[in-house]
Parts: sequence; structure tokens; C-alpha cells
Amino acid sequence: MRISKAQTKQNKERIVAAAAQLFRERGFEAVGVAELMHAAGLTHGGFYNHFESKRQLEEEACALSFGEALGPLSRIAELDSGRERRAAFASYVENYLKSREPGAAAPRCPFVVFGSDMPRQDERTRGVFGKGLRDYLEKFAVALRRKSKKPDETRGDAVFAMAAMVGAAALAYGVDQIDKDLAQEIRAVVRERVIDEFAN
Amino acid sequence: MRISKAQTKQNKERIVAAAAQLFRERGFEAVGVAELMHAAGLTHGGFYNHFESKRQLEEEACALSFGEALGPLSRIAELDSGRERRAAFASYVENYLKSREPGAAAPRCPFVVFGSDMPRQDERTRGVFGKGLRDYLEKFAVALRRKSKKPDETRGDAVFAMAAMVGAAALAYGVDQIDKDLAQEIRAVVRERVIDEFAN
DNA sequence: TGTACATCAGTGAACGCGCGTTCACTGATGTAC
DNA sequence: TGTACATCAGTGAACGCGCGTTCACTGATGTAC
Repeated sequence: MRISKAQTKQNKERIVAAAAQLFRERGFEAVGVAELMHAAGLTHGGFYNHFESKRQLEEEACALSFGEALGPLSRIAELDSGRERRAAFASYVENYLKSREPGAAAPRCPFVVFGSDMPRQDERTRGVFGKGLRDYLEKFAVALRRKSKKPDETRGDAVFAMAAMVGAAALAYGVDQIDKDLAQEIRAVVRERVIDEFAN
Repeated sequence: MRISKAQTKQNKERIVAAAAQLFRERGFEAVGVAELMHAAGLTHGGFYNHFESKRQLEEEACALSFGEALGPLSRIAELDSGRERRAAFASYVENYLKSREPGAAAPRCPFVVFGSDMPRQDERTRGVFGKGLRDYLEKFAVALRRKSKKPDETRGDAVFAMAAMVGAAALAYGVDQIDKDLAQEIRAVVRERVIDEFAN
């Protein structure tokens, strides 16, 4: 049965949204086209009415994930008062490295999840990752700017803080199921140090 | 044709060694049993004479990788002089975050590569990861110990430095093919800050 | 030490399952008059 | 506005390929006498 244009557009958006979430939970390879379509309330046969291939969906899902990740950071960067920015940044770090529920397949940081797969992705998807990371670091630096620091020092702060957060998230996720205490310790240490060093 | 016991043992070791390298280069799923056996100079049919399943090989390859990763760090931890330890640690960080050749599928840090896949691995493999990380952090802390610092502060230093290094490696690897300058910048920033903060 | 037989690592064809992709078909939407 | 036809998103069966796994077979090793 033919579907209205509005409905069609909405269906595609639901597919990409479902893909962004599932890919972030389990990675590209572990989520199949049929499961994705089902998660969007459709059947697998119609997939190729919307996308040329699964890889193209991977690209669009990446782009959506990075866009969503950038939003909250942009809002911090836009705050005028330095005090407010630092308070908001502290909350951001708290949330990024808060302890996860045991069984919860929480939507994860796209940089952590997608990074490992980039070498085997299409050039276009890699471009999306690169742009996502550049934009993210840029906003990160703006969020961390201080009158007392030079711009390139702030840039370094952003790179270093982000690396520490991403590394902590990656390591903690790896041991979360087998050694919850260690996962918590890693998150707590990096959370406190990043906040101490860059939000106070 | 039957093979001597010594030869059999050596063949198995070659399979595990090849797997450790290939898995670190491309991840578990992207490397097939046939390719692995071929890399070890054998044909795929004999695989199950050595392993119950591909997953069991994944576990053994993980264990080998973590063992190999621990060695150099242990050697640093064993140095008596603090000055020597810090110099050796600085070299270690330099090497860990040195720029990679463009096409080189360099053997990567097992924590970066395997972490993402742990939630979908066997409990035993997750155990290997957990033990690998605990041992690694322990040696890391010993390598960083200083008379002027309390043990739990040193522990925090180890967790934080390792998170930053792992995060930098993960991010840099993700953008290495698409934006080499950004990858280099991330490695350089974290390399210098980790060395400044913990090796000086 | 030499001989006869059992063992078992290695080989390569084949199996079976899952997954990405294709296809014929359906029927409501969109369009032309 | 109403009617007739073309379009095309959605459906579910089917295809084909790759990969993990199995299997019958080989022949040198290991062992028993």
C-alpha cells in the first residue's frame, strides 16, 4: 500500500533514529537490517526504498548521533558567564561518566562506540566521524574558555579532557559486566579530576 | 598426516599469536577462522583440533595480548631509581602515542580494540579483559610511584593517565585515515601532558 | 632395535545458518483530466 | 469536485554469499610387543 509523503519521511526518520540508538548500544555489525526495521515498526523488505545500502544508513545514523552529542555541549558553550559555563560543564561531565545501571544497554558516546569501526567504514562515514570530532572539540574548547588562558592552551585542555573522558568511558564499559567496582572507580577518578582541573 | 607433539604445540601457539595480532588490527568479527589459520600457515579444517570454538580462540588471543602489553610496563615498575622510572615511563608514553604510518595496520592497544566488544563476549573472555585491566593499572601505579605521593593518589594518577592515553589512542585511530592532522594533534597533546604531569 | 598397529593433526569439501539484498506483488496515495 | 490511472512505500518470500563448523580421509607419529 502506498504511504503518504509525510508518513514516508517520518518512517525514514524513525529508521535512522532507531539505528542511531541500536548502533550506539551494540555497534554496526551486531545489529541487522531486519532488527532495525522492526525497531522502527516496519518490515525489512522496505529498507531499500530509503537507503542504498546498510552502510549508507550507518553513515546517516552516525551523523544523527554526532549531532545529538553536540547539542548539549553547544548550549554550555553559549553561556555568557564563566561561572555558569563551568557549573554546566561539571554537570555535563557528571552525566557523561555517571554510573550505569547493570543491565542497561545505555545509549553510549558515539566517539567511543564508532571509533573502533572507522578504519573499515566507507570514506563518507569516516568523514562524518571526522567532522563530528572536529565540531565536538571546537565546542568543547569554547565551553572551557577562560580569560586567564590563551586560546591554544584551552584547545589543549579540550583535547586532553575529552581524551580522558572517552578513555574512561571505553575502559569502564569494557569491564562493567565483570568488575563493576573497577568500572566505577575509573569513572569516579576521571570525573573528579576533569571537574577539578577544568571546571573549578 | 600426523604431526609431532612439539610441532602441534608450536602450531597452536602460532595460531594464537596470529589471532592476537589480527584481532588487534581489525577486531574479532572482521577476521575469519580461515584467514587466521592461513596466517598461521595452516588450513581452516584443523582449527577445531586446537580450539572448541572461535570464541575460545578469542579468549586465548586476548590473554596473550594483555600479557604482551603488561611486559614493558612491568619492566618500568621494577626499576629502582625514581629518575629512571620516570624516564622509562616517558619513553613508554612516547611509543604508545607515537604517530602511526598511514597504511600501517599497526598492532593496537588491546584495551582500545577489545573494550567495545566485551559486552558481547563470553564471560570467560570478559574475565580475561578484567584481569588484564586490573593487572595493567596495578603496574601502572607502581611505575608512577613517588616518595612525595600517597599510594591512593598514585592509583588515581594511574587511572587518569591510562584513561587519557586510551582515549587519545581511540580517537586518533578513528580519524587517522580521514584527518591525519587532527589525529596527530590529539596524540601530541595527550603525550605531552601525560609526560609533563606524571614523568617530570 | 625392529615391526605392526593405533592415533590424531592436518586437509579440503561440504553443511547450515544468518544476514544483506532482491523481487513480485499489494493497495493507498498522488496526479491528470 | 469526481473519476481513472500511475506511482511507489510496504510486505514477506527468496536468493546468494560468507563464515563458523563438521566430516571423511590421509599419512606421519607414537606406542605396544
